[in-house]
Order: sequence, then C-alpha cells, then structure tokens
Amino acid sequence: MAHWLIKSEPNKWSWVNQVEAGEKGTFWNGVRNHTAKQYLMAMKLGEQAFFYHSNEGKEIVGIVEVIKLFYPDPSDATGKFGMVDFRAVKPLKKPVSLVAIKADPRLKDMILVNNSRLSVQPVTDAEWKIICKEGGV
DNA sequence: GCCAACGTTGGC
DNA sequence: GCCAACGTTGGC
Repeated sequence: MAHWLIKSEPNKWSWVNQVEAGEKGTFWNGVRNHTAKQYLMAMKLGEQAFFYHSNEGKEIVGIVEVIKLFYPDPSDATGKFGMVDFRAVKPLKKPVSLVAIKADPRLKDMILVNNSRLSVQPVTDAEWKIICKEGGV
C-alpha cells in the first residue's frame, strides 16, 4: 500500500473541517497541477495520506483515507483535472511540524522539504513510519 | 518547440 | 509582506 501527503490551507479547509465531514468524507478538488493529478490517479481505495496544514501551522495534523477513486472535478472547465474523496481516520496525538521534519536527517528527502509547492505527494513507507511514531500514532 | 514573462504557492 | 521556486502562457 502506498502512502501519501496532501496539503490544505487551514483557512480554506482545515483538519477540523475534515473531521466534521465524518465517515462519508469529502471530495478533494482544486488540484490544477499535472504532477499532483498523476498522484491522485495512482491512489487506491483504503490508502492513507497525511493531512498537512500549509501556511498556517505548517504541520502534519492527521491521517485520512481514500474512499473514492479519481473522478472528474466538476469545477474544472477544461475537464482535464479530477479529484478523489477522503475521510478523516485519526488525528496525530502530537502534530509533526515542518521544522521537525527538516531537523530529522531521515526525512530530508521528503518532497515536502524539497518541493514545497506540490500539493499532493507520495510518502515512502520509512517516512510514514517515522512520522507516525513522532506523531504518537 | 523554445524560452521569456507572468502568476501562484508557500516558507520565512 | 517579501521573494524563491515552479508551472503555465504566449510570442516568435
């Protein structure tokens, strides 16, 4: 099973919003980047992703799960882009901040560190385990 | 098809 | 609020 990381600005859509969306979850739209789209298309049902707060917080706050595979995004007039649905699984007991990730040499190759602009990105198994442990999950 | 100019994202 | 990094657009 692959793991992922998705980013959201908390003033637009925060972890709290995601939790409030409950078991039926919510669609993850607004991706207008082909690299991010490729990753969305590669996601499978039941795969988990870290939920990261960009701009404000700058930390991984929770874990979400894919509950609906890639489908067209109605808000995209070109019809090229799409989205998946996520539901909240559980919060991290202790959020893992970008500062902490940068400070850990085992996590220095994360895309989050090297390409801050990519909003959907893969996470390796090793990185997933390290961050789960750091986050008390 | 190249590349300069521009817009957006997101860390600081 | 600034600016670096990156993606996209559009002229040639």
